[in-house]
Amino acid sequence: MYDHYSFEEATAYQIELAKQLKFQPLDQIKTIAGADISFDKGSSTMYAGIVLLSFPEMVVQSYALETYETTFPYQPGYLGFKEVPALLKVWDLIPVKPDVVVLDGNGILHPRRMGVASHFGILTHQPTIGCAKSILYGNNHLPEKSKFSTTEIKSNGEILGYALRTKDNIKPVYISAGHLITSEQALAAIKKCVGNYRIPEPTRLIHDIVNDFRTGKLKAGFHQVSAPLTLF
DNA sequence: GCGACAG
DNA sequence: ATCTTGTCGC
Repeated sequence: MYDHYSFEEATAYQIELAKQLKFQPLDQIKTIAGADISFDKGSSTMYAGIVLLSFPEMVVQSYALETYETTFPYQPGYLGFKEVPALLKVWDLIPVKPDVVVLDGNGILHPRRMGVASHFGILTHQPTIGCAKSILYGNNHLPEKSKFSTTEIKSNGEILGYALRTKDNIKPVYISAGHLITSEQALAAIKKCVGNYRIPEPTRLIHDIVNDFRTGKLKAGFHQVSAPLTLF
């Protein structure tokens, strides 16, 4: 879908999409989702997935898996062009959409406020949050070493996101609003998603799931989870 | 101009 | 992102 875009066109497209961003309070979260992609190095086949969890219990309720072909290369600042098309295909498989989706990457913590989470949010008209494992943009001021310490990540004085320490003495994750949620709510919601790992549950779980999908242990389609998931 | 640079 | 063993630390 974006395979023929040049980076120049992609940049112009991001600037247009960014004009549609909205940051309004999300009144109540009952279900939250994690979205991610997996693929073999050098392959054009993307293994995409979205997992739905109850909030704040963090119990897996269902997940959807689908493959997608793309030749768009990874380029810092343009991750959405590589991953969003595949995620849209999986999104269509979900019968009842979650209240908010957490993506592996940034939201507005991006040079043009159009990280993968914002990109996906605009195209689906869904509340989204970006949760990245490393910094892409903004001043990287590290928080204190203790769990739940945070620092604001700014660019030209504007707060675009936060560095959040999810475990003592472990490097932080970077949280930012994607679309239809406030930065403060995005951070608060992610804090409630933190389990016993550095990566918050939504993205941690879907990362494992799409990996099992890629290696053939799971199949494409929408899957309801009745009994507690013991696969991990 | 140089370096940095989500997944 | 993915490929990979051991190893240091809580």
